[in-house]
Amino acid sequence: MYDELKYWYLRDHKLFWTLSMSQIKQLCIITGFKKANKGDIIYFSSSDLPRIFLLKKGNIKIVSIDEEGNETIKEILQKGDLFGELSLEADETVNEYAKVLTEEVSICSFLMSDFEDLLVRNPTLALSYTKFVGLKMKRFKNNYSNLVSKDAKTRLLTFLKDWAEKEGIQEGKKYTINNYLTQTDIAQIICTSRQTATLLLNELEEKNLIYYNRKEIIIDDISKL
Amino acid sequence: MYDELKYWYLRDHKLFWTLSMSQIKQLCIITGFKKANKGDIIYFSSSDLPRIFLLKKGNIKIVSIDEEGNETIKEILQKGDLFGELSLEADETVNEYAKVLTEEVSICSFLMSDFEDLLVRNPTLALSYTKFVGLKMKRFKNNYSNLVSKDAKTRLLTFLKDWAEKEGIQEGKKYTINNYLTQTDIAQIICTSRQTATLLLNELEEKNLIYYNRKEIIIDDISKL
DNA sequence: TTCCAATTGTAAACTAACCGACATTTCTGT
DNA sequence: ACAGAAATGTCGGTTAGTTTACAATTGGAA
Repeated sequence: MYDELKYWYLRDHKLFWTLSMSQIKQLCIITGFKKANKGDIIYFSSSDLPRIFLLKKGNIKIVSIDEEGNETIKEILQKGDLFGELSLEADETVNEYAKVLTEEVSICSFLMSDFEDLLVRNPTLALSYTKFVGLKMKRFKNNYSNLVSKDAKTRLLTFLKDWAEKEGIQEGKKYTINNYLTQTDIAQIICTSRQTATLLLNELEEKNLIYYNRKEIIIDDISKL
Repeated sequence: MYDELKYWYLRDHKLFWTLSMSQIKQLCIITGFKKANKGDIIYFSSSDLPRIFLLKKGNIKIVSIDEEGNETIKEILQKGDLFGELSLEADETVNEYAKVLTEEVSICSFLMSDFEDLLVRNPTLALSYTKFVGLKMKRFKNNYSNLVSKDAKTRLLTFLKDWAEKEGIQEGKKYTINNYLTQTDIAQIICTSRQTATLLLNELEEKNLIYYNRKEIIIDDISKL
């Protein structure tokens, strides 16, 4: 791949705006790049050398498995999101991987150690990155609170609203979401069983609050959710 | 307070080991310091100027309240822990406060903006701090997974083991924990009702796995938990 | 020492959500 | 076009945990 292309892949991420071209090139020299298709699995916690990944196109889910084989969806990522060992500490104990949800995704990556060098040389970037990690933590805290104090129905509504606002195409109060998730995925995200998720989605559809199919979800009036 | 004392308050925290004396003094100039007693509440999300706090002595719990008045215990902190707007972004939406659990606590604090300046000038510190925030995030992720896939009993056992290893006095396989939590606190930490927590604790006591009272918790053999 | 408030103990009714089981629909690859 | 797989729909039985309600105990302040 041409260096110029690599450069732009990082350059258009907010986090890297403060960097000069030469600094980005420094990171780019060792940048990896790959394309993957729906269903592909990308392991990163146990990869040879720890890396930071940047999702350039498409959507993936981050899944973790514990000792007993329980799968939890940790995050759904969109274009522009970073993933991998974001805490900058290689950790063998976490068993996480990414699974591709959309037809075509492109991902670039760089070595954690190189990224660390860059951070040490660019305090402003380091600060931005810290804020970025902090924001991610806040989202987790928020999820946690929801899980503790809200029932499955509320969690589904919250999820749908967030999803619509993040990725949906808006026309007034109407939102159209490109639905790349199965009901099993949605169930795992809101931490309930597949059956309960199906039930709740159908309930919302009966009340004409949403229109659901495998390709898209339409929310007629988001304020009524 | 004498500058020298202020200096040592920060100096003995791991995070600040890389700093020179003059750098710490720079932060110390604007350092606040306070003592508080059991039951006191320390607000920080809505404080005039955003601050980072350092718990020097004692234990506190970080509690958040949502719109409906649901209380969630986010964290229990011990000596040496940082709290406040750790993500370095003032956020009006979160409604968190700290409540003092032990008899006497001492807390020092510094302005977020000053800390930010220090981070920009000390890339190595910035990197350490990022890793620190990352570690905190990992703990939250882990809590979240436990809540999703483990039942109340398992969560209680996990909590007790963690607590013992973190703060208990060890004698072989036996651990003695100074118990500054009520059963209501423990219930909120493991996300269950007070009644369920009581039931489970008594069950553990009946099986002679733990000895529980208001002052201390003794675990005879941690490997049997 | 006494009283009050906080904490702990206990039990029964209730419920949200899980789980297993199976039918139906839709998609995908050959 | 067809077969098999994946996803969705639906239904009770089961259960972990909540909720309500009240009693008993403990600790601290006056």
